[in-house]
Amino acid sequence: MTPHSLHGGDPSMLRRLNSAATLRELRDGGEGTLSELAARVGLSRPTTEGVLGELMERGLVAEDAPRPGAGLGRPARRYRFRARAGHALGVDIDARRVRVVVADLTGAVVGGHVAVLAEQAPPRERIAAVRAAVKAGLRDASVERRTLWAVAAGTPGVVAPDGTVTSCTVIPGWTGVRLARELGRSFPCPVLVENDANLAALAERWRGAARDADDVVCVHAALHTGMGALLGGRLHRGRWGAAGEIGMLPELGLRDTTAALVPDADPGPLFEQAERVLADAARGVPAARDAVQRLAARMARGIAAMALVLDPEMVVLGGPLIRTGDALVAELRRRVAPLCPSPVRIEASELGDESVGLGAVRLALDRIDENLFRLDRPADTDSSAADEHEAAQ
Amino acid sequence: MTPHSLHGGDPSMLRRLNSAATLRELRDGGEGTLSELAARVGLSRPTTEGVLGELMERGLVAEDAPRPGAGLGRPARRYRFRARAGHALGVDIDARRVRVVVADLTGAVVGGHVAVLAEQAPPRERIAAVRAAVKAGLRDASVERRTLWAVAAGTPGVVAPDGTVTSCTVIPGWTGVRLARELGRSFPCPVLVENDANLAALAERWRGAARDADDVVCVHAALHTGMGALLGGRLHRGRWGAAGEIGMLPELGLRDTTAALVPDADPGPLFEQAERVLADAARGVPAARDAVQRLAARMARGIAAMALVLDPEMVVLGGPLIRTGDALVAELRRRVAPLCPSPVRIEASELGDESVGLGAVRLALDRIDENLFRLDRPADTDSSAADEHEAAQ
DNA sequence: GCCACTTATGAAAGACACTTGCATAACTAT
DNA sequence: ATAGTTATGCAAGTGTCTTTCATAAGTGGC
Repeated sequence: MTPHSLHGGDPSMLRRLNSAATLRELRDGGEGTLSELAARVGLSRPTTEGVLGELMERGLVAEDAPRPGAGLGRPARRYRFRARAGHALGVDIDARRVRVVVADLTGAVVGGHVAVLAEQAPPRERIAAVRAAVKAGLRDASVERRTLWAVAAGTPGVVAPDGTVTSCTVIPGWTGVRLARELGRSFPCPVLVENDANLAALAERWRGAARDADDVVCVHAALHTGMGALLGGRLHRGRWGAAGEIGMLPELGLRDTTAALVPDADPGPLFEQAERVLADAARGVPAARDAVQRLAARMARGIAAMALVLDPEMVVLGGPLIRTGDALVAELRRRVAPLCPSPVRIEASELGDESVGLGAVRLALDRIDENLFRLDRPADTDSSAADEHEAAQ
Repeated sequence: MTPHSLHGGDPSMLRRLNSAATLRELRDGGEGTLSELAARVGLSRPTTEGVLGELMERGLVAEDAPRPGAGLGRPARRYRFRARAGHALGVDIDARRVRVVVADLTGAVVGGHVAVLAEQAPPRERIAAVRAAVKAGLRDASVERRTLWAVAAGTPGVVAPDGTVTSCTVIPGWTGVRLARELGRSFPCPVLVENDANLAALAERWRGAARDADDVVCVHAALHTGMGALLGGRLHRGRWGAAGEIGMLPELGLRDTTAALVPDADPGPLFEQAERVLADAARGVPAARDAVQRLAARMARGIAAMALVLDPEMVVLGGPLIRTGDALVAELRRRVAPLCPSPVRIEASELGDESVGLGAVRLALDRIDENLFRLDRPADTDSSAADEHEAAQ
């Protein structure tokens, strides 16, 4: 890694820079006429014209039909970002389902698929299910595989930088699976793997309860409670990808949250029992309400510890155990506040069980942006050459 | 704040870019001849020549005498970064002393001063002491005030983004002091204020035990234990500048660390008594060793909580209570490891009580770099115009 | 002390990108 | 149909970078 990436540049670097600026403006600021775009980007009209010509050749920009009658004078040609030039694919893998989300380059969801599978399914079967779900998702979205520019997958557990699941307690046999490498074979583009709580955090900041917050902690309450942190708007992974594994410290009450809700569980599937307790609590069943109270008391300390360490703008509660308006959220709010000197907003997820899949899409889009707006060499919009396997970042 | 700072650029932006790259290479990679520099930066020789001419006009680069006899052929002109073109000043304010560190633009310390003052000194007196110490430090370094390009000050307590001390328990009357504004009047350049533990973290990564680590937590053990975190190489402050105030949560054992060491304290100054206990423990006095053990047991949980939340590359222990090789460090290492699933390096500070002052210098230098290498407008090397008051970031 | 060799310098020519300015094209309104 | 308005296309001019070549200033051998 070079200590300073700013090497000298030819005149052609100027073009790359202006090209990137124009493309970004067109994507984020919406379509427009040549003169409008020139003004918005801060370039002259002839330059903008040249840049747009290049971008059209690369297939990233398309020309719309002019609109006669839109005003005085000669109608202007209109240009727009070709959102369907490429696609991002997000996968959410957990113990019981596989969810695939397909989005275009602006992040608009264009299709997807959900597949259910047995909690006890071995890794080989689970990965096969992912491949099948991807196929179904692509068909649903009418997207060809070769237009995929990046893929990201979320999984419970600790994910190493190379995309290996270092440890995972909730999916049998999942520890040690080289997920990025396994999935990489199926795609002609980079494949990223990331912890599910981290992806949920990305999603909540993108389109959920934490829109535009810079420092966000997302608590993903499920069988095992994980945490994802966005600090300064960027995902914090930690040295070993293990950031947020605060569930390990017993004092902080985030371990085995589901089990805590159902202390005297039947041998059957734990999760359904936990959901039943939450439903009972909502209906006012005293025993169930007590159980929720106990859980809130335990979790509050863990959340407070995180809030004290990070001083985030807000904490988003997500995962299967949280439902909007649930008593658990109110209870946590009440118990965490007195433990923290600075005010922390605590909100329930707005995305429900789509958060991880959406977060995966966001991560894939970030990877695409990295390539699309890089300045050191002309970005390739041709994914066929790539055969990368990598974890996030 | 603009959503995307990349606006279009003239040809002149290319020059600014290459100018910045050359300056950076000259500073970080050391002096060299014209051709060497051209090769290092990746530019042609004539371009490099032009850029160096500009940089010399701005006073940032100087020409050395050629060295005859250094090799075959015509001796090349040599260029070097003018480290003394400007200076950074760091201030470390705590309950009992004021420390001033003066450094040149490469970060080399060129002078400083330490002043002692009463713990009970009121804010007005303390700020006067800072001004006097600055004066003495500048004289010691033979640096004129107008060559200061940035100043940073560290203080215990929570510091708001505008440089106000929001809360501070260890310096009487310090809460509410608008430190950045007060100090700003004395300097013709930006004045930043930052929490002392945060600055210690910066220093340890710069020149201390955490060199080149990207994710570092620095525990500053003093009357009140604070924490500074560098995540992804950047300071993490939190929404209210309160990140790391984990001492608030009693379970985590980082509150009133000094008091814990001296449970049955005399009414006199607490700090000396704590230091005596540590010295006794080093000499093997049983009661003192027990006290250290108790303290270690308490702190270990707080440190483990931070390690679990952040998964840092390493934890650096600093502050007056830590001395290199002290039993406290070994004891903490032994107790934290079993609580953390991923291995965490725990090291004692290499900088001792200079860490905060050095960190302040680093912060000031970062502020200088921001201005020196900005691309949207030609950087001003003339500080006389500025009258900024600001907090860090 | 002179000559060949080596390396740096300085100036000129060419390429690339951006800007300004003007004549022309296309559409609306009267 | 004509005037007014806005967009377009082309040309001229400027700034920056690169390549190339003749020249300057040293070293080492004879």
